[in-house]
Amino acid sequence: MNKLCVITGLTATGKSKLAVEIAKACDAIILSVDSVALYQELPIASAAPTLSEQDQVPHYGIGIVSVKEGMDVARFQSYALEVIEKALSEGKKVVLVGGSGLYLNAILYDYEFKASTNIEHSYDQLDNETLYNLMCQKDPSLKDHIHVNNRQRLIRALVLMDEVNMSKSQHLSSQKKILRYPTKIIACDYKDRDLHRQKMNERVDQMINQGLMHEVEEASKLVSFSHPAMSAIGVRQWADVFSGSISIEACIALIKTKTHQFAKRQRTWFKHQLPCEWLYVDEIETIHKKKEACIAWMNNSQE
RNA sequence: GGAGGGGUAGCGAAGUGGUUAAACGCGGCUGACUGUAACUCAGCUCCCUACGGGUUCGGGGGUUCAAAUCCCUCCCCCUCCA
Repeated sequence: MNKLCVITGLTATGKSKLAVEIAKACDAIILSVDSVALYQELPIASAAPTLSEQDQVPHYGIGIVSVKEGMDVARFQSYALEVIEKALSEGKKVVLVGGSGLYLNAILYDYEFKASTNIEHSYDQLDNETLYNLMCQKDPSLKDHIHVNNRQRLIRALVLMDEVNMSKSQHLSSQKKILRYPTKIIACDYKDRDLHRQKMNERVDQMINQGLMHEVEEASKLVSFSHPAMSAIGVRQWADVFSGSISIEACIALIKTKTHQFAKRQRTWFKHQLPCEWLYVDEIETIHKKKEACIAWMNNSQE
């Protein structure tokens, strides 16, 4: 039975803990799908599972690369699929945990990333207007899809089309967008948003106490703050502290705000991008019910 | 007690007689998202029975066809001198 169970949802909703409980109950391994926890140097910033949690169940996807190396969806996708295939072939079950939306989609669905040709391009030289027109010219259907101001996506779309030598819509149409495995997806959120906000704030304070500043300082010795891996929340914000332009207090407040905003983006993603069953973790009774239902589903070899 | 400066939407901050329901930034809300994704980007944000209407710029009063903008008065805050 190639069934997968996914525990996803907003940040600071207790995903890891829930995943460990479920995994233990059905002899599964855990695959973390977290675009920051995968960095060796950022366990605090990413609120990676504790060692004791990792002792209870075999974990994958955590601390698998250095910030120096960097990571991207395509690479993580192939890593993840390998882990899943191996586990399933050994008769293990797999519980995926994490809140990185795009990474999850790439694993769950048949997203296909062509080998990057790393071709040279001079798009960096062009202004947004020009990039946008160029993109529309190559693929008119992208007109309302990528906004002129979204320079990052504009360039990526253009580079992609150069690489695969076809329009982006042609490239996407080859994918069926169906789940690779039978999957139960649970998304965690709080019904009471104020309470959730409070939880997020508490967790940031906790990270500070655990030595977040030192962790980031060490990481920044390896790569600059402009490096992709350093754009994580709780990391990038320290750049201004180290350069002396903002206080530590201001930085902490900023990290909290960024965390709230991230949670909002996650909610939007899971609401529209994945077929999730929502679990409101402040409704205690339902947590148990959902957990049991999930375990039962995983352990049922029928279906 | 004396001399100045100031009170503008959730916050910061423009505006100093009409084109102002009030720039801009932040926050908040909603949304997009296929190789940076904890990224990047978009829309909305005084109230309502909302292609129209109602109330705003510390309080009250006044001048004016017309005021956040001018005058009077009261309240509060800050700086300096006593």
